[in-house]
Amino acid sequence: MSGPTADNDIFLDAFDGAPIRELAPREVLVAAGAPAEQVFNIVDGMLMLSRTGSDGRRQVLSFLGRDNFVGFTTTDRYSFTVQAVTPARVACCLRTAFDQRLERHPDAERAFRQMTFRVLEDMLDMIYSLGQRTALERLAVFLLYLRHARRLAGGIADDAAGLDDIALPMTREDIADFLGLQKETVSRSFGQLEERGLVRRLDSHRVQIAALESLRDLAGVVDFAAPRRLARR
Amino acid sequence: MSGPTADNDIFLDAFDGAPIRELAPREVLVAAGAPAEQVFNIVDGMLMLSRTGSDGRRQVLSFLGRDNFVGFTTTDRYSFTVQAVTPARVACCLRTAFDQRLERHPDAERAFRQMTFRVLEDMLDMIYSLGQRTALERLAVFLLYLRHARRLAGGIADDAAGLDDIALPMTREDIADFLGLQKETVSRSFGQLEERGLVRRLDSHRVQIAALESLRDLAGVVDFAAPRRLARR
DNA sequence: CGTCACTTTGAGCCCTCTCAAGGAGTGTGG
DNA sequence: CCACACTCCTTGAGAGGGCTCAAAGTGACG
Repeated sequence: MSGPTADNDIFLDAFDGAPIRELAPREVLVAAGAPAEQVFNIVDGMLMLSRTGSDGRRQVLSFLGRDNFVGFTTTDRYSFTVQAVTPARVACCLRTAFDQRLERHPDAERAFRQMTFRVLEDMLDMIYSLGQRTALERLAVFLLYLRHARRLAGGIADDAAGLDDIALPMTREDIADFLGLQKETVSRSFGQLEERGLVRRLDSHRVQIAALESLRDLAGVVDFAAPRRLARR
Repeated sequence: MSGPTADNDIFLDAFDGAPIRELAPREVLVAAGAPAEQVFNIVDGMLMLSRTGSDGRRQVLSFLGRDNFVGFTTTDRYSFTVQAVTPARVACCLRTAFDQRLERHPDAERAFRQMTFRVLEDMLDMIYSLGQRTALERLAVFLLYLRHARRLAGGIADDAAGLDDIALPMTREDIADFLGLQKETVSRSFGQLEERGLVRRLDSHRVQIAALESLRDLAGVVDFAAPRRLARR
């Protein structure tokens, strides 16, 4: 659970020479409830972090790509499940080894804290989405989020060709559980986005953004407007 | 945005002798978009952290009590609003001073990272709530969350007398915006909880938990069950 | 005692969910 | 190479939880 950034380099060498594990789609990397002994760095592919309730309801907490970290907890057991979405490779590192590394390198410690904070801020965005946005808006945000993620991963410019072709390696149900919707609603919302001319469905796992600005309008930028009610008296 | 813990002590002295600011209910401590120059420690009272979208929709991100920290960002401007719920007092510290403190004290740095991580984990719980739970369940979780917060703040035992009397200093709309509901739905859900005998409404800002275990059942403990679909082949 | 803000309750509607059927793509075996 | 099975996606119809609009109730304060 973490985000990729420029100063990742400080940790990346913690995974130098670390054993690489290969994962097939849907394969579980860490199971909720298992002892949290390792931390991981995604070398390639896409992983998915989720939490499942006792009645089977599942919330996908994030989709993670290259150079993201997973497996950190404050407790001694994982409280979430991590599994592969696409074929993936992850570097595995003992948690104790990683912790020691942070202790020895104050720079790394600080950079790691900063990274944790950025992830926290992403989670706040997600909370806003789940609490306030409609199905259509959530899907729009999701597409922009995938576009943004690819842009970051590739270090590409905002207007680079092909950037508006979005790959959706996960299933509709994965998307639904991420957005707090049902898979049918996700399907229908894709339909609506297409009807409105915002996207084109190339096939069920690829969409093309047809009207980026309109999609951004729909997603709605969270701005820094004043609170609705100011202090009185 | 942070949580109170035993090892807060490491930071608390960062606020020793710091100027104290008094806040009236609804008064704004930090406005979204303002330069992020200070960080705060809540000495007394309850604060509320929220984010408002361009169309006025507001998401309350958390309610914060004594010994919680607020005001941290990775950016140079606050991306959220913080305002008082009850009359409150906060200690104010320059962000640069706090950062320097962390740099000089590796122990503090580490403890702070741990704290950030715990907050992150709380946010993951919230994401599960907003994405998967019904209105009634969210309200049940909310009451248990308030009970838990008071228990932590007071260092009280789980069966201490009076612990089941929950104060609700915030408005119904604040609760609604926290839970991703409308204020009317919050009211009706309180009604349903009372009908079912789970709580008693003492007055509009106080409820008593009448059946703690049933309320916990309703809230539903997130367990570490296996994911719905395991890897095949 | 009137005003004002907040809460509660009611009625009707809409967005999303549920249940169900049909379609599309993929892999397997005949 | 085709038929079949299987999974996933789409679409439809109907139901329901939560939302919107509206009005009455409650408590605080001047």
